[in-house]
Amino acid sequence: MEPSTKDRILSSWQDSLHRHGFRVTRPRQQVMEIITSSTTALTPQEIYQKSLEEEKFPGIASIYRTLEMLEKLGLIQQIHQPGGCHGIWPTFEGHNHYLICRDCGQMKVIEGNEDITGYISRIEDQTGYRVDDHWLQFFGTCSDCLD
Amino acid sequence: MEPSTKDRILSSWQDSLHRHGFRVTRPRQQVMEIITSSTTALTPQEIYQKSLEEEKFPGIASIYRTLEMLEKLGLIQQIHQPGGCHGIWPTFEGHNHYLICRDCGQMKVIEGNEDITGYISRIEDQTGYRVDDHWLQFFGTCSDCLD
DNA sequence: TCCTTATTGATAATAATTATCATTATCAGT
DNA sequence: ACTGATAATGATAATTATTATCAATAAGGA
Repeated sequence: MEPSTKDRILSSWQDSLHRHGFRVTRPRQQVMEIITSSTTALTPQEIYQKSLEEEKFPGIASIYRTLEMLEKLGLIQQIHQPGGCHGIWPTFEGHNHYLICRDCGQMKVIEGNEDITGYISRIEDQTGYRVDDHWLQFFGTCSDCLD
Repeated sequence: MEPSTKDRILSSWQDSLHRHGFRVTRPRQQVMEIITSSTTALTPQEIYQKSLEEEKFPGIASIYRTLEMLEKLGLIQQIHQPGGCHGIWPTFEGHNHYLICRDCGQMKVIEGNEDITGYISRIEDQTGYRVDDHWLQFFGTCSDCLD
């Protein structure tokens, strides 16, 4: 049976932990499982709440420690959302743009290969800034919530 | 003498408070003054710290209350920043994009009249989402920090 | 299986935000 | 300008979120 996208991510994350000398512990696995299973960006507290549904769950401190580690490894990032603050979301290759449903929070990642270099050049000329990165997020309603 | 941009903003903010039945008090004036004078997006705590430099300063609770009011009136918004969370920034007419210096935090507002509607249409077709808003922020180095 | 030590859980400490309530000050109506 | 109704404040308690501490535990190489 083909490994699912989620399984491939989880497996690559475990490899990354090993490569960097981090142990793959039960609490860490639980946090990674929750993050990669979610269709919405979750806050640390939301991740903790979800973990409570399991038989054995991590302490809140381990949630924060795991998130800190995953972020340092570049495996997750904070996505900023309207009317609140950031939720955790996996990092993918290349530059990405994000699409968020206002109703259900469902997130979609879009490969950010759209050409806005012309726009960036004009901004640099106008302002004297040197631009090296950008965030582009779209908000709207997903097909499920449109019904 | 011509009123400065800042004075015009402050005056329109005071009008807005009056129109909505809010009183223009000293603590509120101090908070509005600090926000409109800043070249960087400030957190509530940073605004409080700046207010402490004045002879008479607001209690921390009034800072939060004022920010809540200004946000409800649509006069300010939260700008999300890399490696931290949001800072407060005035809202301007129309759709805007933001340019933030990583070094000094200096912000520039760009009229977001650049045409990305084609991009949005393609995203809607690909994903089935209906997109009604977007955030676009650029990060880089301002001309002062480039020297 | 054993041993080293990274990691955990429990909890204390810190920081940020919100709620409470008696006192103060804005401003509409004289 | 004065006055009164009450919105707003300041002080602080309560709540919530995050970080630090440290003895006990468990991952994973030998």
